Amino acid sequence: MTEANVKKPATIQDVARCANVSVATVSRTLSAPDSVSETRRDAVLRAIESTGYRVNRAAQSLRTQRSNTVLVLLPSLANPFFSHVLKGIADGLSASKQALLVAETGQMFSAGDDLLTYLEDQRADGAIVLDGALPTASLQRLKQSRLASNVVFACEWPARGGVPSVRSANEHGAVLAVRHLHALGHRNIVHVTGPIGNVLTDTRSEGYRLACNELGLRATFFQGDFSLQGGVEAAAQIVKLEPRPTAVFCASDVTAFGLISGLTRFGISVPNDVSVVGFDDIEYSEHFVPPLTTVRQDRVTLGKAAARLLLENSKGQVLGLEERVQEVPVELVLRKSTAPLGA
Amino acid sequence: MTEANVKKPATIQDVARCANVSVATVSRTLSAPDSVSETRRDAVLRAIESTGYRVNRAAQSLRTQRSNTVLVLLPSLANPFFSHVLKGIADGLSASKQALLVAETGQMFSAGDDLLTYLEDQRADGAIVLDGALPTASLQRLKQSRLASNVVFACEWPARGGVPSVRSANEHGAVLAVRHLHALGHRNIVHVTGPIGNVLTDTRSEGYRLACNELGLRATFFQGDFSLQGGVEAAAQIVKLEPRPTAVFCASDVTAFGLISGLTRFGISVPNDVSVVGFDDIEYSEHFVPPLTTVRQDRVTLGKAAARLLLENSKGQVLGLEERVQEVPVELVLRKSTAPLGA
DNA sequence: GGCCATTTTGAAAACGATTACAGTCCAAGC
DNA sequence: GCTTGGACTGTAATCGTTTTCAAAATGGCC
Repeated sequence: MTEANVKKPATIQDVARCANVSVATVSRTLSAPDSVSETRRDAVLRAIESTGYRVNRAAQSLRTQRSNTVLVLLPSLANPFFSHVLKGIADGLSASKQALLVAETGQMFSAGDDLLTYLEDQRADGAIVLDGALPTASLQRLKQSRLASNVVFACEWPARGGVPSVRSANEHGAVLAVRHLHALGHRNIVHVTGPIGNVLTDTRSEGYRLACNELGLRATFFQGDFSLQGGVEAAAQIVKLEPRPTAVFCASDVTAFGLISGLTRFGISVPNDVSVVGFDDIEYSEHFVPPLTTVRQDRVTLGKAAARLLLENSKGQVLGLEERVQEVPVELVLRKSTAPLGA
Repeated sequence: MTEANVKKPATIQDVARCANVSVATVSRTLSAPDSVSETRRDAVLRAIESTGYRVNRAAQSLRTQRSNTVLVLLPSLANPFFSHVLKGIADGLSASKQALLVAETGQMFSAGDDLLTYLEDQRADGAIVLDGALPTASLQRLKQSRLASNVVFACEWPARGGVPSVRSANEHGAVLAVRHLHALGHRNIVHVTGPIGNVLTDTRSEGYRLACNELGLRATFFQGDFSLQGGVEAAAQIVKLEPRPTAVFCASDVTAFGLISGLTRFGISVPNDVSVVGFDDIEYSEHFVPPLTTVRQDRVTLGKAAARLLLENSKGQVLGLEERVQEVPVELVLRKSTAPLGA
């Protein structure tokens, strides 16, 4: 309030002096209070209070070789989908006092950094990666690094696999979607996929294919790219089909929006003429017109699970190269974009 | 690839040894290459390459007393509004090689931490706060801390002021909204506010009041809270008014959605019977039915500006207590929720 | 070749914590 | 009274950098 403000921050030395003990005692008071006699402990705590001491994290990290920080690497901070996962990660981490460092993959690479940079320079001791599309070189380096076990993928994952990851039950979600449409009486169900080579595209397509087999339906694919435009274009293709499909399963909600908007422009009504199911359940889906029936990914839970997996990995040291993959359940949310055939 | 993976990371000592120079030379090669002869520089660079050396950030921070890290404190990571600001901050920071540490205000306080904790323990050397509603005690401590100049508020700011901040031109935005409605012929324009005691509520209300004065209109307020529900309730009040207002300016887009939905339920059509203007321009507004006319805040730019202000503040040291406030322009986005009176 | 000014260099002292190790103290046991 | 053991303490080394300061190398010039 008077002088202390301009003076430099108190160090553990200052506290020791003030409490008439050694620095070791101060340190122990903080990290293992029970190993210190009550008398001194009180003195130390008082001294800490009066000096306004805060442990210097840089010094602490240097000495202990741990930063108590987790890096989250995501494709885009502006994408609400990832924000929710981030939120889950923050929740999952909060109990263990880990700080959260975030970086966008794009910026990181254009800065000449690498996934491992943050781990190698000890800024973080673990990382959660929400981007399956890392450069192969980067991935190679990761896999053969001793730090590999401190990295967990979430949502997406590298196509070649071999790394711990947490993901939604994409395949099962697709199955749920198709079964739902089938139960409504639909027999001509097509699928608008995501972009080629994407793991989410592949798993969801696979689920669609499986469900079609199971139900004795023909599987028909239209390539999309998770974008609105992709849906619009798919609509243009689909209206030309003869006979026209009565239901469409889209690999993302956004694509479903595009599709519906496209169909509407052709005078086709959803769900009266065609039923549509999406994937993700973003905020927007509930309020779309019509409200979208979709497969919900619980992004917060997914983030939490990723955080937990990371923490476990770094505790149970010798978990080894073994691939640890966790699936988070998805749920079909019924709204107004699907209806019984011919209703 | 073989052994190096299991060995502990290379230190500057290792590099020095490998290049047959002193550690000082290695350090200089990295921080001031020109001060080192070409011969040694090459040797050092080769050594760095071959050892896979990465500077240890903890040691560096300890020595230099800088962490090159900025803390962003926000009310909720899950809120897309803030994600966009965060994105802007990341952009604004990327050029200066600062890492980004994020924390939610709620979690932080429940962990017993404080805004200043991260700065005092040197985890970050600056902070951007997206939450105007910090506990007063916290704010007090901030203001009289020598670290005060390393903190910048963005979007919101403490009601008592006295701190650097970057914000949208809230007042002006409200004026734009009212003028637009007036230009369409509306003379009975009411305002659904945000929650009491919020700085955004106050500035937007003030803008509304000013514009009404300027145009010779009567100012009428309904209290909302930025939420959907608030809009719905306001609708119930407004339909009872006699004569019924022909236009409503809402302090947030979400409130506008609630209001429109409420009005519709009473058989009142937007924009045919009543024109509505929102504030924020969130993603959703463009796709609402009807697409919402609203005051757009450019969140990414706002974030960038905050980052820039913070960086400037920490450079131009003796900027002092002077309050630095920056306004980011807003823009009226015309869509379909407003129409000429009686059209 | 000798001298001086200018680069370049290296040795060593921080930075602020944690922790191995070796004491000190005191009560209990003989 | 002397040992022994256990509970606390303190000393000092260490983590990996940066940076000061002084020494060494270089080069220009006579």
